[in-house]
Amino acid sequence: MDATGVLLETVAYRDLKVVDIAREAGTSPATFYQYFPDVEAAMLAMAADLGEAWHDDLSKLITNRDWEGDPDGSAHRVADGMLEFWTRHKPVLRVLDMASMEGDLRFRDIRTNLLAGATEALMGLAAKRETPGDPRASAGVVVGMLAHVANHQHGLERWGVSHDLLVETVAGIIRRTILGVA
Amino acid sequence: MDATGVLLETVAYRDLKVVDIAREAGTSPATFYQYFPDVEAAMLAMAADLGEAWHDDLSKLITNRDWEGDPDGSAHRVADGMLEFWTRHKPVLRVLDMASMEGDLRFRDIRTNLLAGATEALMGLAAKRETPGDPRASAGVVVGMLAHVANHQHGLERWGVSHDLLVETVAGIIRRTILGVA
DNA sequence: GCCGGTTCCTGACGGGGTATCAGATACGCG
DNA sequence: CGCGTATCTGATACCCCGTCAGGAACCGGC
Repeated sequence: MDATGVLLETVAYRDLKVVDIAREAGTSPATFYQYFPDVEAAMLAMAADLGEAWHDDLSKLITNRDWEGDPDGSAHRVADGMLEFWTRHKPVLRVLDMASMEGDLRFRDIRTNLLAGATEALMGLAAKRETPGDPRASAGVVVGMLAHVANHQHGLERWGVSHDLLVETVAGIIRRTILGVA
Repeated sequence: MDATGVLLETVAYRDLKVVDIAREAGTSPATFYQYFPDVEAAMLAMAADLGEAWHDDLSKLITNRDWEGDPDGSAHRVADGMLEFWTRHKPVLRVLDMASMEGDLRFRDIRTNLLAGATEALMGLAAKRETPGDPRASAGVVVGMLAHVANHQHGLERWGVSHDLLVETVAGIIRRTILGVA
């Protein structure tokens, strides 16, 4: 799994072969097949591990904030923290997103569960604030936006939007959509 | 290319083989290689075609609106139209997104160009309205959000957010982020 | 120290996809 | 009809997949 993660930093998921993973790990392909039936299964295991480990921390990123006293700073922290989390685990999260897009239910369930903590925390926040619009839909779309921005961060920067500006813009959307503050 | 599009409806990009495309098209693999060096090249051609054809229509989706007289309805139309466009061309756009995420510059340039019409139209709108925040960043993030929501539409519906509610939520974010209207 | 059991690893191999090329087939035109 | 051109394909070498039988390392009991 470590070797898979390393390779995914530089190789497209489509081109990730069992032979390469085995070589990277210093073993033979046959050894790989003792642990996983195929590359997809290894990815599934990595994604599940990540989901397990980060479900809580991700929701704490939202609940451990002073939303009443400092809504602006809180939204900022959430945006920044989310982007940072995504950047740190980019390879796995990218595959998780791709497989979800393609309709794979196993990956989608893991993705839903991984984001559930954060999404529900935002949902509760929106409900308490009596923000106009459906809390569930708002929270879901905002979390999706965060994920998308994180995934395409490099592209947006290349297009002329700096990291800081991105965080600020996303924070503004969180503020207006979830908190109902201009 | 038609055969490739058909297969992508049901097969994951990772599992798309030249043999299958050839079979679907009623020819031999050797014939495929007379037109494209590999599957990726075929996808690139399909994406380029789509970009060429839809750049204008996508920006017209935004500019052909009465933003002054009916901002709410306009935002609604844009959200709905974008989702509809994405759904119609889902297979190609999904691959375009995935390759962009993985940092492939050729795909990213096509994606940027495809979305440029819509993004610039939104940018102009935000600038004219003197909405708080950077117009470029706001437009980029909003278009990204639209793309993401379209890609994960099925997942969000499965999670309990109906299509109509989704359109409404997205329209609200467009309104508040680009137009500066509560 | 030896031994049997258990766990882990790997060389070898059939099956199938990739990518190439020489040769076959179809087509347009004088 | 005959010739040049464009298009297609069977055959082929190569590589990756996935499996199995057999080998190496470890470990507790005697």
